[in-house]
Amino acid sequence: MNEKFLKPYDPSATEGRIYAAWEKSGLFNPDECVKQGMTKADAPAYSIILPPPNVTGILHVGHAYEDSLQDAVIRYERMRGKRALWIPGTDSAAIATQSRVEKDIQKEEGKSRHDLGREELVRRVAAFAKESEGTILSQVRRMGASLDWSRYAYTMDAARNTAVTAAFKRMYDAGLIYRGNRIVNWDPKGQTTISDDEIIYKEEQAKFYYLKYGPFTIGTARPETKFGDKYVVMHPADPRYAEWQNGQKIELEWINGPITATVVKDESIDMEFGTGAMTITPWHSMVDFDIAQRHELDKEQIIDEYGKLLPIAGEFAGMKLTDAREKIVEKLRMKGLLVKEEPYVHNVATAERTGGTIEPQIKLQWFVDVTRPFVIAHSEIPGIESGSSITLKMLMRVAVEHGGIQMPQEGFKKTYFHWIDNLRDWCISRQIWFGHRIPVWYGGEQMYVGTEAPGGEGWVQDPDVLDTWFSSALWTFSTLGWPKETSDLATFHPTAFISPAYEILNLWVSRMILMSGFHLGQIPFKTVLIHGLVRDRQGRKFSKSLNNGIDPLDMIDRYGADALRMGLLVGSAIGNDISFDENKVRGYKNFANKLWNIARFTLDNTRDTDPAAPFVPKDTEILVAHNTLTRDITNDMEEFRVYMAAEKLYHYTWHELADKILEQSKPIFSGKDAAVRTSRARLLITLLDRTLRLLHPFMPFVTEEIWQSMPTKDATFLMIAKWPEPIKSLLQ
RNA sequence: GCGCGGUUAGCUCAGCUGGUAGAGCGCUUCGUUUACACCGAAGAUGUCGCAGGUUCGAGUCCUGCACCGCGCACCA
Repeated sequence: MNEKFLKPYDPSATEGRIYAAWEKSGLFNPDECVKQGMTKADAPAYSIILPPPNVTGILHVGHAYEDSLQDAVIRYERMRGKRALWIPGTDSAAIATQSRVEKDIQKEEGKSRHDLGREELVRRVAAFAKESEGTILSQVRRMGASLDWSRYAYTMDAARNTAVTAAFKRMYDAGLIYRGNRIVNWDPKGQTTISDDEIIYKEEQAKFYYLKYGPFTIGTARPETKFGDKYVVMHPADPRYAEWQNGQKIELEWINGPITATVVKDESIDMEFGTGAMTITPWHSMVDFDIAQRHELDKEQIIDEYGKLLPIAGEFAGMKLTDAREKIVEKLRMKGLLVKEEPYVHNVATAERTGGTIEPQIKLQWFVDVTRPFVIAHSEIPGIESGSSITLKMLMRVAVEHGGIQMPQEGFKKTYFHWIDNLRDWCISRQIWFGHRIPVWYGGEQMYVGTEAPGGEGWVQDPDVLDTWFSSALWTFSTLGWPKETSDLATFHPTAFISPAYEILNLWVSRMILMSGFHLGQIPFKTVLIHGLVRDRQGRKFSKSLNNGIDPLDMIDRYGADALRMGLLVGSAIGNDISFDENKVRGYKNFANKLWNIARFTLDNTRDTDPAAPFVPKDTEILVAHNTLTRDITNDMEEFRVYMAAEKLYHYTWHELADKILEQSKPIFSGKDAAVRTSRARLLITLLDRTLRLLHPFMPFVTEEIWQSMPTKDATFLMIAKWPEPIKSLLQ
């Protein structure tokens, strides 16, 4: 027996060495498995993508959970003999990365991005990204993730840029990307547009003001935006305002003097709220913008891009909004226009990344049109015929509705549909510099959309870059070589499943469905398994402010990656929040050592085992029970009940194999009956062999390390050994 | 306001298609015997949120309610 078994299992002395050996073997790559004869060339393909972590980020416990789950499944499928591919990658996370670097430069050099200029800033951001790329990748490796590194992709690399520009051009040509003046979420702090999903609403105590507006009393929470309000809107069925006609003009005294206002009747007004009458500020409010569009009203800008008042505000021009409010209210009071004020709680929209307060603005932006019909030339999506006319919105709905994409959790399916149904056009342009630049060039009155700059003089490229989710949305196929028609693409798309946190369902998952549907006529993945947030044992989110952060690497250092993986998987039913408890991880470290000692005992007592020794009835019974376990585990894995499989294996290994079978073996081995002894020796080695295989997807390191000492070893690595089939001769 | 999820042992959670309640940690007592003290044996602890209903039988299905969490909408 190898002397290493005389000491307790030491993950830190083992894991790095094992991972390096796996990586060196090239067997994470299914093509290599085929080449080495471990996998049949015509075996079914099974692929998943690693949700690309932020290139400048570090591994957090949510990643650790997803990595554990996906690695367990891909290792299982690989052992089942499939051509199993797990594609690694990282995300440039444009806004987050650029603002991080900008902040550093500001702090260290006192310079803004404008001092550096576009080219220099982009160079520095890219350099920073490249530099920190290795950190996250080494952390993913430490989890034991069996990713095919030869297919590594980065959302900003050349191949992905080709995919992004091709996607943009195709959608533009199909009329699904357009440029227009629309109201967008403007972040004055970040100086960019953001999407609805990047907004965080914060509750705020404020005041609600009732103002005299000619013959009306209007309610507002934002008197500082009211300078240009020249339309007063009410519900057409409101009896209080029955005497007023749509389009009627009235003269009234307003903040900075007399104005002419127009009465507008619109059904979107809530008669119950405030006085049932309001004035509108179309340039700075989504709802008001919609009303203005419907009635073709004038729109006027009040607030500039830095959150300051424009000259229309008269004496208040140039003031910041936050400073202006009280002063304006004071003036209204002086003029007798303030009827009353009351306390009020409302939600303020803030930018997720910068924390800046969102001020909606009308801007010339690029959009993906989700409601415009197009003809889908080729479709493999259930419920969508090739050649039929459809909108992107319908496509996203049908792909899930007709079961093309399985979302086993009904609750999330409803949330998804609800979101789809309320979807607006997707604003894809961002006013930052780091990202995929919009592939559009302007030359005087002309506009050119293409994958490369047009020939000739005088063309200027659009300064904006694309929303980072635009490139992420292509991920399932851009990583496989699209737009080229590669064999990878034909073999490995659609992918098998994705397991995102529910917060990313709309942001990413739905957009992958959109892009894959439009560009390939395929679904991006067959199943969506949504998981919850990882919480601490008090049920709190992990966050910096609570200082309850768990560093997965710290857990690995102390307990080993196998223990961390088990701690995250066991008890985490799909879809529920995941509770993280360090005690659990410690328990599974002990389990790894238990397995280690099972191996020690078994190897020590089975040195001269006759591999053909007949089994006595008692041992046959034990093998039958193990068959049942194997079937259970296999079924659980097929149904994505990874947490069940892991727990059952734990229970069997410790409380059956170790506590009962090994204990009962002690008197047998010291007994006189040779037939019983040889049967038992063969039994133990058989059980250990099969149990190691079953446990490998969950605890790859310790099982692999033991495997290397197994007399039954029939593959260079347990990683590519065969998943056990029930022993047929034992089945009744 | 609409919707989703949760409520099971002291703590954190499992319990798939309904059949006499489970795991880990913690707790109590005992134990160094061919592996493991990162261990073993034995044990205690639950009207499965509340109230009804369906059923021979419900933690599991249905209805209502309560509390907790989350999402969406409103936010003039």
